[in-house]
Amino acid sequence: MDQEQEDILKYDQGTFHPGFSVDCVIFGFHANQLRVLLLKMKGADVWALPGGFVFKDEDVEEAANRVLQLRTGLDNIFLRQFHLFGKPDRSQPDFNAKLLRQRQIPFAPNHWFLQRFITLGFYALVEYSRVTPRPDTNSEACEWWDLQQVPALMQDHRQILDKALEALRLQLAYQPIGYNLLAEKFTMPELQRLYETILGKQLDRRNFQRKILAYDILERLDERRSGVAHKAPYLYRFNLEKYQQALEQGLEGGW
Amino acid sequence: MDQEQEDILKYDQGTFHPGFSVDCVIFGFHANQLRVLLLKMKGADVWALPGGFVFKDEDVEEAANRVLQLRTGLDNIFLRQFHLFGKPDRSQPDFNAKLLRQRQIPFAPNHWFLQRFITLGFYALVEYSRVTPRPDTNSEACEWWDLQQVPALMQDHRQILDKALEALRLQLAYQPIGYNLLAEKFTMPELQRLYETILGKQLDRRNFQRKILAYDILERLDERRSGVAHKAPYLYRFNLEKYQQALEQGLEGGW
DNA sequence: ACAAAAGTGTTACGGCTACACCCATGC
DNA sequence: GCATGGGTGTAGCCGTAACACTTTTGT
Repeated sequence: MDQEQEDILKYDQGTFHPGFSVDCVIFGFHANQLRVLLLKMKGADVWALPGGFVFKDEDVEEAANRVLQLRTGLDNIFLRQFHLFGKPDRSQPDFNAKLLRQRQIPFAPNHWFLQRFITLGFYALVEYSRVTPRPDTNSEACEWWDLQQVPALMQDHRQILDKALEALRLQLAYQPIGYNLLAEKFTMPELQRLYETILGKQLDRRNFQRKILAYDILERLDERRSGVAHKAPYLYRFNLEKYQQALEQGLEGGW
Repeated sequence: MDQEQEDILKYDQGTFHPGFSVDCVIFGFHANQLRVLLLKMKGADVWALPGGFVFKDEDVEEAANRVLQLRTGLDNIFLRQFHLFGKPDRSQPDFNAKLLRQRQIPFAPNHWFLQRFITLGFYALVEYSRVTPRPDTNSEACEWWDLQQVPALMQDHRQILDKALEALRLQLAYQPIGYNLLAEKFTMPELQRLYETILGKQLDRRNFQRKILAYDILERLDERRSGVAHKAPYLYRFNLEKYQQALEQGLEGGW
């Protein structure tokens, strides 16, 4: 999709599935911190989750994928829907009208962009270093934000973000996470920091290692991370086959 | 909402949030079997999940609640959204047109009921004995079906049902279940059958009892179930306060 | 009396927790 | 050499699985 087509506000009524949007919480991991990719809205002093609309004949999941691809430059991303936000008052037609005026797009009072929207939230896990953040036509910046320092967000986007984090934590309890967030090779401490950041609590170094190794989804390489201070840690990588298997089967049951 | 208003197909364009529906998988438990409430479509030889549309200014969750209330007569039901089904080819405009003709409702080719629909799936847990199944205006029957004997379903409703069951199993792993499905007083074997049915596997009687009691959400009464063959089992009931607490906190973590 | 179901208890195993100890590296 | 972080090991605890025994009820 080229630049011309990307300017969503110029589309006609009838281009998109009406009253429906997708919003993506894109998680990355950098400097031992979980980060999210946010857009700075033009004119307004608020940030927003990358989102978009679904073409009339497009699969909803595919639309989310498209948004991801446009903002990060990446394809084939781990992406999962987690909640539909459907309160009638979550839309702010006045705010959207302001956007249209700012962009100097003529519009009628019944313009599709001013209707009520319900939105499906997705969360995505990406490898931070491979991402090239790219703003869309309604935003003047696209940047990573530390999860602890997220600025004021548009509409109910803060709620969406919180719910995404909750969903991510839940996933952690019964599925492996990491393949999508880390580089191909990583150390055990790096993986542990990732888990700790998502969970928001400290874990015992030795118990973590034992538990994660017991899942039998990791392969230790004969390499070590050199150049760092202190003892050089081993490098690991995921055994993709076993990783996929664990994703499907779930790690533990409870029952 | 009275009968007049319930005939959804007679509503105008603009009454509902466009291109969007909710479908409910209503689970009940009877005769040691998990059952689902299904509607027999008028004319066609297929069954369907109870569903409906969302009024222009209605909360999506509220709409699902309304559907539940209309089909079961119950209020205040355990209800949870689990997945949005958004493939473009899941709608069948021809089938819907047939429905309109059958109901002898005049319609234009661009009638709202013939557009593409995406649907949000909910699952509900209800107390079987309190339900009074009531068909809607598009269906000639509303009945419970044994999960093992579900007939052919409309469109992608079979998929929706399967996904609901999956979500229910997942919930079982980290939250208590039962308060919404059983009568106020119940025996340990009854609760066990419920768990076994949802999980689709047998559990050890004694270990089950210990584990569920360890959750500390049950109260044993001084009564026993009389009249049944063999030794009379104790009656239990949920401690609602602790039950709610367990719902919120989750039973176990994994991490 | 007997079969079937329910109440209660015991033992062994495995995973988790909370530690201690040694090794490597940069300052 | 010392502080810091990484690799490996171990004892105790607890939940779970797999079992045996007793009690109650209907036939």
